[in-house]
Amino acid sequence: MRRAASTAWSTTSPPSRPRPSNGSNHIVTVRTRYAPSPTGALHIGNVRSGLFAYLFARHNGGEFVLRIDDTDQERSTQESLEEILESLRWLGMEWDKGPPESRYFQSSRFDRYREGALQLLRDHKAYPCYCTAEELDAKRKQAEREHRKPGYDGKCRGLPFAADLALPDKRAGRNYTIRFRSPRTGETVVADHVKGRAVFDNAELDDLIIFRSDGVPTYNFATVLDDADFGITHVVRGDDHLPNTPRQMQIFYALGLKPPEYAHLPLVMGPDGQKLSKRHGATSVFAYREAGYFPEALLNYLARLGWSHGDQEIFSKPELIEYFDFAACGKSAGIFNAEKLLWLNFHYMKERPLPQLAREVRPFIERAGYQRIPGGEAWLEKMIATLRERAKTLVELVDFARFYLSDAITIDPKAAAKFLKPEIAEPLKALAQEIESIESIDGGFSEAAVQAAFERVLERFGMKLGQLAQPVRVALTGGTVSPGIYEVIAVLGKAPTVARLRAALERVESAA
RNA sequence: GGUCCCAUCGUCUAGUGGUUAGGACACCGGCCUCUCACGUCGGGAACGCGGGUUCGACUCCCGCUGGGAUCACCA
Repeated sequence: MRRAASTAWSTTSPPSRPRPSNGSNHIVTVRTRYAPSPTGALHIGNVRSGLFAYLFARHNGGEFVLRIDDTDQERSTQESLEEILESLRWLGMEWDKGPPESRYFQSSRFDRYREGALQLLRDHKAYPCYCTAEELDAKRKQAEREHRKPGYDGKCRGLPFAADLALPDKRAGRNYTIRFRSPRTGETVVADHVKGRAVFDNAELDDLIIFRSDGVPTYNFATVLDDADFGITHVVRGDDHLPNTPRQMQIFYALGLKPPEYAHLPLVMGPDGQKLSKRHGATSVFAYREAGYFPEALLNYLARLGWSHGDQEIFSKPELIEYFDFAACGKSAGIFNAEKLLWLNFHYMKERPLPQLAREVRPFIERAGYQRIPGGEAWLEKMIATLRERAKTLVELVDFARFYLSDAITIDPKAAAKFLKPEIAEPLKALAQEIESIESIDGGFSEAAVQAAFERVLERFGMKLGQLAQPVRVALTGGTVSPGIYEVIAVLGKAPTVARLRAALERVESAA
């Protein structure tokens, strides 16, 4: 049994001990991590794996660490890092350990990776490889042509090397890579929390590069050292990493360390059944935030994609934490369903306390180009109340609010042709008068008062509500679709209502 | 192609040997109604195929088929 001697831990920088979170010194038995690389936006397929890691940690009262995998200096950017951090904060996936603390950036841990590589070299569990990238590439292509497996052929594996071999560093003229000497025989078993048992034949594992010729460690190596040093107990990630797992486990063994437990989650696919990516359209967390989605909806949707708790569809974050369990995770990939996310968003739209919704909608109003909001906080809430059941996103809500937010409404010609006909002139005129005579407080009045005004006009002209409501709707909103007409008028207020009614009247009369 | 993973309505899923196979999104229809929505009621819609095991398989086993992931000096 390849068990790590417990003393092996002492040769590494010891994992930070769990902070006494509430004064008690309970031992953290679960510590998960999410390790995005700052090479682009935070992708929703990717963040879902992070969410599951987060939920598992929280469910077990453990810790969630955020690590930034930025060994790829060329592709990593500050903007991406900030977007990732902001996205996680927005989603409410707060981390216990991580940025801004520098040790959670791989780029700050190069000394540690060097030390690890040197250890492996010393133990002859790694060796220098002098093959060039071009040479390797050619061999790979050749192998593919001949239908052989494209892995490294082990050319440099048997070469002797100095016990105190220096690590590669192109600038210092040491142009070679360090390869891990992977065992040739036996098998590596991944006892996965969601996939179950996956067995890999070690003969399939080739010797992977752990240090590049420029002296930068590669992902598979850095991640092992990090997971070990930070005391990660459960590696929760997408199942695209499953093929890497036996390699990483072998590195743990070679280092004299015990691998963590693993949970590989199925990936999120696009509608075409392929791994979700940029070409499927909006896939970043930011894109959804900007499109007017709520973090609760995204979180709920992502959690429910590949995980379930009976027939329940709506989950608050505390519920997610309480119920989360790997056993309830599905094993097969799920297709991202934008419609269902929309439905969830709609659900949270309806549930939201009005004051909160009002606060959240303001930036969207501003972004839509409106200079000012016609009323105060109470007015805004009233307006939102009439629209929230008709909009699925904040962007949509603002879009519907057009006729509330600006007096410059444009009347749809088709609607006008159908409803603003000469015979409606008199009723419209009467209604304008009725509305004008309603007692108002600060220009506002009640729906009931509006209804009474309508009823008087209806009776006088012997009309049905529908015959009057549609023309009025066109006059006030410019179209045939809107919230209830009494509501619209109550929100709009006296002056704008009368003004629009008169404007429509003019239009009718000039057309006649 | 090698290796690994996966397989219930179009989609997300419940199901853990005996169910009229349940729910949700979407879709269709009724009701409500000043329009549109909301709401509500109802409807169509699934166990990939073939072998076993068993008194009995959606459920267990094997094979096939199909889908996916991965095979970098990316992560």
